[in-house]
Amino acid sequence: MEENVLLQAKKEKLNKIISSGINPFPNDFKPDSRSSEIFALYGDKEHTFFEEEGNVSQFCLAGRIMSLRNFGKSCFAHLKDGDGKIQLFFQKRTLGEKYEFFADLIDVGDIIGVVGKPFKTKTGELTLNVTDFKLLTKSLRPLPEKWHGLTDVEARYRQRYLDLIVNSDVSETFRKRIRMIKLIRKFFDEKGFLEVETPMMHHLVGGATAKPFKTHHNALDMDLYLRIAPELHLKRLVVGGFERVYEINRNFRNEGISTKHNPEFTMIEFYQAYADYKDLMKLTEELLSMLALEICGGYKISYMDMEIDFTPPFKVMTMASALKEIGGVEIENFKDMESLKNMAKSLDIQLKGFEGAGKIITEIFERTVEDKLINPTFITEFPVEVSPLARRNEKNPDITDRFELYIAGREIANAFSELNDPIDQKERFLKQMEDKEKGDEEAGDIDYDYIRALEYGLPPTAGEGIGIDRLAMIFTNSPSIRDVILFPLLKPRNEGY
RNA sequence: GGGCCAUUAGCUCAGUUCGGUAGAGCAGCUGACUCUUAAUCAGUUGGUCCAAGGUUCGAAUCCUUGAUGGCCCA
Repeated sequence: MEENVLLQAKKEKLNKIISSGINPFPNDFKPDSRSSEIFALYGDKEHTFFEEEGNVSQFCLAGRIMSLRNFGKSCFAHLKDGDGKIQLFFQKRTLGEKYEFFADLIDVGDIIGVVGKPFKTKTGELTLNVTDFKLLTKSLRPLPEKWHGLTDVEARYRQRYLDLIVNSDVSETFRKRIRMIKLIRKFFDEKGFLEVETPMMHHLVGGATAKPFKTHHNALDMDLYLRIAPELHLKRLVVGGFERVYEINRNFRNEGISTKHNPEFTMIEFYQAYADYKDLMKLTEELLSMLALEICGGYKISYMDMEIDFTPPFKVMTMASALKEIGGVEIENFKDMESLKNMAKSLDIQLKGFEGAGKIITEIFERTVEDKLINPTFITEFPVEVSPLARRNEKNPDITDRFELYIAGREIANAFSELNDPIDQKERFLKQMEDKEKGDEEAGDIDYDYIRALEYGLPPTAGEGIGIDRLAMIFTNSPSIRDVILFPLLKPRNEGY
């Protein structure tokens, strides 16, 4: 980028600072407090409190100057530090010669350390009366406009650091996301789950239906895939005796980008031995209602123009009843391929030819029901064909003991009682291979080692995956997944940044 | 993949209808000012109008292609 006047002006100041013998980038200032602590101690105190000798102590803060209001011989500023903002008051009377240095060479955007005692201004704002200060980092670029901030979404995503500096709601959103993940960890830790890490690079595609990213290991001269799900490794751990495990980490899917899809996204997957999918419904209700309470302050929350109620228990519907009652789709015989294909056609669903009844039914469900499920709703009885790793229902072998949880018209979680019959599992893998040969790019590979693990014996187990980003969107009222991912994927600009 | 929209100063935006010297606010710079908080007042600097090509005496503006982003659909 070309040097502009604004950068030049700041560099001139930088040079003046250096030539006066001051290091513009020192690292020997240690703040002893944060603005939020000063507010906690003095926020509710009256003016008179500050006038009494000995009532207030001296504090040492560091942060970025966000605004300056200069009156010649005194100056107000706002300092933004780790979790808040506080006004600073600089006076020539107090600072003497150093005041000139401040007025001449310190700008909005600079990072400084300050020492001073709090007081309240005429307007009642808690303010630090600065008795000494030190420049800690000279900023060379101007911050975005103080009133409108940075609103250009592209710039906000590309320069998230700037977005975080100037848009306090953005910072708040990510703090909520971080807290949410912490609460999820605590929830599972307290239930005796072990947090584990499994490979991100797989030599087989499995654990979900999605197109993978391909990469290559040079020394082994071997193609690898970024994982689309950790499922098969986590269940291997259950075979190994880790009866309760979870992993919170990234999955990678080589598909389109939208307000609901980022190529890399964060999931929690967890597995519990001696539990079935119904146990996981209870656990999911407990988890999500707790999160609503902790993050949003209540079970009923607003998301965009929707009201969502997380009060347990959540609604439960079978896929067939949801199709009938919500989608208004009457399917008489779920095995009648002809009428299913006609139904799909009338809904403008494009079939590629390899789909069986189960896939078509699921497509019809996604088209007619999904976006109408606003309050948390468990949909059960998914077809076997779209559930290659789920346990068959004992009464109806065409469906599985599985649910997906929908909130705000989106799939948030997917869970099932695990298929632990190695013979059935092998047959399902073989069916996947057939689909792959017929052109299903999302079909997985046969994982013979996983079948071998099942042959040693996977205890009866239930497992679930929950999309962390989508959950964060709902709990932070964010319209796009990019608003809850710090650095969403963007194409690079020609300039390289 | 398709449709619509956007891209102008560091930032937020006018200007495009109907082609005729590139505009404002904030930020910056110079000066004034010791309780302001979008501080105020006076003056002032700053432009690859996303890129390339075309039409034209003349293009930020019209046309074509491309880039990036947004929204919607698939």
